[in-house]
Amino acid sequence: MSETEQLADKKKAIMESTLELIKENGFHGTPMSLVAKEAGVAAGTIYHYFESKERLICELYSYVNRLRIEAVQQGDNPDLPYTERFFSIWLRLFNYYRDNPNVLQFFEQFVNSPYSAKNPEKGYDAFYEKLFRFCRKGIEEGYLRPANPEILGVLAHGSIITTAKIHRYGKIKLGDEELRQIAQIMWDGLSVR
Amino acid sequence: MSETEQLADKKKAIMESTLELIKENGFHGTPMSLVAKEAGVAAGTIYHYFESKERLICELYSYVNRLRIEAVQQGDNPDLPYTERFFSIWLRLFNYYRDNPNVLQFFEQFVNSPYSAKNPEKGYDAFYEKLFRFCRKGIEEGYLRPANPEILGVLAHGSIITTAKIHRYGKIKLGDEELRQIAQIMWDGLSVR
DNA sequence: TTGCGGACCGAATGAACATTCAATTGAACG
DNA sequence: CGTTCAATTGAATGTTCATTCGGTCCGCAA
Repeated sequence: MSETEQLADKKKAIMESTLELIKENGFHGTPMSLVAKEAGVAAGTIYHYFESKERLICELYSYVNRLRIEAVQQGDNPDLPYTERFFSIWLRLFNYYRDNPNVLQFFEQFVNSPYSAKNPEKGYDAFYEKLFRFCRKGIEEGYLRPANPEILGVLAHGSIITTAKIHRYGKIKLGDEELRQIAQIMWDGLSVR
Repeated sequence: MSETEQLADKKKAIMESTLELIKENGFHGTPMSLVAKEAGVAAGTIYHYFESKERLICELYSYVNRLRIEAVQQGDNPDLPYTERFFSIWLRLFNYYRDNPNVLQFFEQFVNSPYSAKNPEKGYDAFYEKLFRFCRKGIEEGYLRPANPEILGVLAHGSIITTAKIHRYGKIKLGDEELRQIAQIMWDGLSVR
């Protein structure tokens, strides 16, 4: 293990710990001292990698967003029929949120926090760009309703988030049957008749 | 103005100020001292009405939730055809979130916070009960897909929240046309073909 | 008039926390 | 070895805040 890899490891450990702790305690309730302890570093070390708590959280957002994009692209085949691709992507994203509840929780907290407003990201981030492109393609090829592709994209993604939250809440059973049903509902709504 | 009404006024003022400040600054970033100043009372007065900040926020949740229910029921006519009722309720709820962005923001922050987990509400709250009942009725009468009404309800509500967030974000134009379109998408997905 | 009690005030308290920094380590290189 | 410098440490600092509490005010009943 090289020097630089070890450094990367520490930075990564800090971010992973933050992610984990925020899931459990929220933005408040996760002091830097706790992050440090969980990551196995000293409090001061965090400030070697991140200017401030705010920067840490914003960088964490970019980091996790990259992971999310990978999760979607992983196994996506642009040559598949559009309909199949829709269901496949829908399910893959859902699975990602289900299997990474701390990511889901972090995103939801972040976008509704003041950090988000301050985040100096330009325009839409890469995730939504890809999502919108996929919807635009669907419209052009006559699969999806002729509508603003950004609206269709956000709606579809919203249904995934909602479903993941249903799962997390745990009161409603979500088997393969139900998941397929939900994806079908969205497809039936978004596609041309 | 009677004595007791004045008292109620102060309590209400505290809750309204909290709602407003949380929209702007989040749960963190809204010290009790600021709440007090905005509400025009002394810091200590808050503790006359609320045991702690946590209780204040949880009571605020119940309070706002009641307002939300009223907003939906206001103008709902159970004798209307089901389809019309669906669109009417969808739009009314959307309008409520659009016109009360602080409520939207508060809900979103609350449900993703540790406060929510600690909140000693029994089962589902009244809002979701009513929502589910409406969906169950739709299924029984053959308008909605035969599926878990709770799933349908949460999905429909999710689409409203998503749409309200689109509006708040402000990057995508949402005219009457688009709103009707979105509600139609959800109706087409949720209803039997 | 007096006394009671609840509403209200706001300065004071103490704890929690983000951030700093002087000191230590250890790897790389001459 | 000696020097350098980045990485790392963790105790100390200063601030911010939730909460407390001794006291004031005022309506009301005795």
